[in-house]
Amino acid sequence: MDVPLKHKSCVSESRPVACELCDVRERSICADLRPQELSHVERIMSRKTVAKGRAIMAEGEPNEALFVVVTGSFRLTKHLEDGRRQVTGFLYKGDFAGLRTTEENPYTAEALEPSLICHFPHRFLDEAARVSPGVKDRLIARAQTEYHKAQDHIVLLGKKTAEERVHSFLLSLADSIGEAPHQGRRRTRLPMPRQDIADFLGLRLETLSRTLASLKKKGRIVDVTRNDVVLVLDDH
Amino acid sequence: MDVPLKHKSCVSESRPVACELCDVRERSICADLRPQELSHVERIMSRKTVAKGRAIMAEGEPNEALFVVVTGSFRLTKHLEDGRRQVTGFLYKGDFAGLRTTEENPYTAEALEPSLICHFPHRFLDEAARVSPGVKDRLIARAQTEYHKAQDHIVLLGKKTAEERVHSFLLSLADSIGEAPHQGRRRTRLPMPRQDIADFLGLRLETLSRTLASLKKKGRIVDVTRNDVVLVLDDH
DNA sequence: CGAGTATTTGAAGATCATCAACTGTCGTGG
DNA sequence: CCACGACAGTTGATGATCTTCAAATACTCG
Repeated sequence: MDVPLKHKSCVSESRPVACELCDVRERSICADLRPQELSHVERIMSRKTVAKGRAIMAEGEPNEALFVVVTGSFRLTKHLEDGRRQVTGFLYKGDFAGLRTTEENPYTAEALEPSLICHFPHRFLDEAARVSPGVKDRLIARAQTEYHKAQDHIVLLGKKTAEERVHSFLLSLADSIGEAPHQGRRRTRLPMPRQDIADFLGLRLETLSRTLASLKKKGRIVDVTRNDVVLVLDDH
Repeated sequence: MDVPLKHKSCVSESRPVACELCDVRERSICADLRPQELSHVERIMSRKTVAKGRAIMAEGEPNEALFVVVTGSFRLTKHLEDGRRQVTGFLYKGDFAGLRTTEENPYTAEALEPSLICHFPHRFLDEAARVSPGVKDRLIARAQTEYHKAQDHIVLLGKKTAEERVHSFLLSLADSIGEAPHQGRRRTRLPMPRQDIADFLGLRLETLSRTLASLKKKGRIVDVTRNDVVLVLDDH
């Protein structure tokens, strides 16, 4: 039902890339670069494939680069001392992580599926910013967007019921990676396992499962399988 | 329950200020400005007093300036369509809000007490950034800090129990505005009412009250009154 | 001092968590 | 090709935490 992949390891596959042709460029930090700037960026960045499960940033470790998701998806996690895990967010194509921090990454980023990223070492990024001042504004704007998404999630966790959380999550997932709406319905892939969704929504696995079943019974979900879901878009 | 938000002016009191003497400068965006840059900043910014309860930014409205808290404190709130309110954070001295956004503020910022802010119109800030490139880096760094704080709060809301939430909150409040630790204890002002704390921690007012009582009984709090609390610092 | 608001406390109930068993799915190897 | 094992997900029964509704008490300000 979906693409099986025989991926090799987390081998970096740096090869000439045409940013001009990149389909996440307008959604990313490269969006406002002019042609000659773009060619400069092409020289400093590299593309890498990331195997499912591999971490490109680990909580507590220093990070030396910013990366942009080209294809695939990632989960961001933080841990409490006793091991409890919270998924703080997901990254889909066009999203990024790894803006320069003090010393240590405050969270971990792991691939949910074989993915492709653009990799910008910070020291080169500084240089790029000198050439194209717009880059920093872009970074500020994107950092703000991430912050606002985090605030929305705070509202979800602080005020919404289990059913509202699950429904909100599915809708926003559909906005990120869903197919185009079709006859009041929308199919979306679920790149992450149930446990990750539960840990993101502050629910237990079992509660998530029951809530999905309940949403289906109520007709807000047409069907949900391990890897995808069809939502009913109520327009009111 | 609708609070009249029709207050536009917050009694601005623009007067000559000596940034040199500002006691939040090293914690704020002005930190890395050199003397001549500082004098430039002094010309573009203004200080304002803000009365208790007054909003300096309102959810859904455009914002035209960045502000830095000099004294006092603010609460940040977001609302769901049905009126449920989530407090997404608090601002204390040295914190800021109002980084340029797309069009509308995603949240509201209201003074918890009579406060003093520095006010930087965005158009002037752009100018300042041209003169002092470090300003943008500073903004990026601070935006990251806010994002990381938001992520910590997501962990709190997603994984912690009521007691852990309250205790974590009190400790971090103490770090922001508490007195110096003294004999394993630390007194902290509580500038916000119980309802704001509850709305921040994703708890009901009554649960917060009961949890505070429970923490006192367990000896982690020496005493708590309406306006302040004395914490026991356990150094396990 | 007294009205209005903030906070605390009590009792009952709902939501979500926990523990446990069961079902479905996928990949591997006989 | 089918069987098996491991893992992912679902479902059920019970219970704890937190919420809800209600009322009392404490505090603040005119």
